[in-house]
Amino acid sequence: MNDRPPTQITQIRQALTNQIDSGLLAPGMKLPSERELCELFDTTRITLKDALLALEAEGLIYREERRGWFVAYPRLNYNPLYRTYFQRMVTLQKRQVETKVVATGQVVATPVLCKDMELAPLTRLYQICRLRYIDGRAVSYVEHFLKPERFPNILERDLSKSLTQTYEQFYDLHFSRSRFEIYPSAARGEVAQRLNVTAGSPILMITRVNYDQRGMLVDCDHEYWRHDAVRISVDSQAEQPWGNEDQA
Amino acid sequence: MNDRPPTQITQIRQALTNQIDSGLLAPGMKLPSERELCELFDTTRITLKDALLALEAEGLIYREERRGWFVAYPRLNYNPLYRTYFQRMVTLQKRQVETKVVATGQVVATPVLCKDMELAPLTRLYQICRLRYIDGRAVSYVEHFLKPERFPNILERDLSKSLTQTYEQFYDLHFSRSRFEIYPSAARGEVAQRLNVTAGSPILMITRVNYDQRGMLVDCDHEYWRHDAVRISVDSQAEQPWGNEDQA
DNA sequence: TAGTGGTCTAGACCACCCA
DNA sequence: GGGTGGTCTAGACCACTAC
Repeated sequence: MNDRPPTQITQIRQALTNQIDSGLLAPGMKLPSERELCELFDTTRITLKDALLALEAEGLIYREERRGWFVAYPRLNYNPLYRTYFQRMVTLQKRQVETKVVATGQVVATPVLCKDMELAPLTRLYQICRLRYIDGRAVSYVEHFLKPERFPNILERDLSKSLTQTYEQFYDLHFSRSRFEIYPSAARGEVAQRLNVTAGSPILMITRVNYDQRGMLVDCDHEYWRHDAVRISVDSQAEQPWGNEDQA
Repeated sequence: MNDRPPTQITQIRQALTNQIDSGLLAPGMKLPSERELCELFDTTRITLKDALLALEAEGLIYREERRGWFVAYPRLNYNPLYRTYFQRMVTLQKRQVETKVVATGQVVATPVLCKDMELAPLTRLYQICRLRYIDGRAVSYVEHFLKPERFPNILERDLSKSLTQTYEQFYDLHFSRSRFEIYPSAARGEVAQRLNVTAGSPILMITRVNYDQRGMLVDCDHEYWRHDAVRISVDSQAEQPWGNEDQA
């Protein structure tokens, strides 16, 4: 059933997919400009763009605002239960990682935060906004929300280093439990700018709430990931960072 | 910085977002046709469509092929570690659930399946394809791949019922462990048709591998979710279906 | 059969990036 | 300053849905 002749969009998608799969177009390489591709496939920019958008949705290509289209990198495997040592996790996959602090300060918790963190209305929180780069590309924008009483003077520390490590070293804090939620959404405003994507681009949203060794809720993260940069990977039987399994 | 006047796309998006947030446009309601909206916002279909696509990416609206645009329903909360009793999980959230068997048969494992399921090349597997409906809407297309030796004659059973229950009842099988991966992708071919979405629409892909009470790998699922229909929700300390926590 | 979205044409101007 | 993608115009035909 439904054996229509392939649309132009499909044909263009196929052609580019083949080039990428064959390795002729390697990760990070820039595609020809939209206008050149139009000529190549003898079509208009609108049609061509529909094809590029479909490939973007699949995660095969990505764009940088007004710079062009590029072949996507392999996804990073990410287990959100291991907030611990994010940087080590990346390094183990032989990828380069960098963290930049974008902003820090105090905010009044939003209603959503109050609910997620079980706070009284109008509670103040520390906020730390960071940008994560993998292989030189901004792949996730992260907002951390911390209970201030648990982290005195933390905003004066070097926050470009591992937060987990800072927690352990200066606040005697080890995670005992995490819960997280994941859902697809779209980039808007600041997130879009920071990740260098067009407003409305698909992103993967991860929110996480963390508890310390006494079971106290200590902080919450909002992570905005480029949708093509990550693969969530969880094993119910994997060794947990807080060691409820034997060490190998 | 960057205080451009809002684009038409942004304005249309805002206007529709407000209508939806205020509840004037309720879940399931059909939007006016694209041509009507064009007149309403005094613009062309291309521009209007860009705005609708952005809202679709956010998960606020969805479309059905050539039927129109609709206001999205709340997301289903889904914990992939609880493959157990999917139907009960949905019912607990006061949503209607239905499962339809689309196809069954035997297939030769693809290379990807061989790797995920640790199979020798060219191994045969049972395949069960099902479609899941929530509140009457097709929200996920699921392919189950079963090791045949573990499930004799299962294809002759009623597969529209809970697979978990069938496993327990007829094959003395209880899950002891699951691992899963999640990543955003795009719908193509059969998946797009089954879920009634345009080829290239964003979807959320979940693959899961399951082990029985003896730790043996028994089956694997490929789940294709409408990206706006689901929110993944995992708690490292939650009670597991196989009971490594006290029962409440 | 009327109306819908899906696809497609052939242009245009603009903001921004880079050399 | 030349090239890029982002936005936008004003149409058209077609396949499919709902009636």
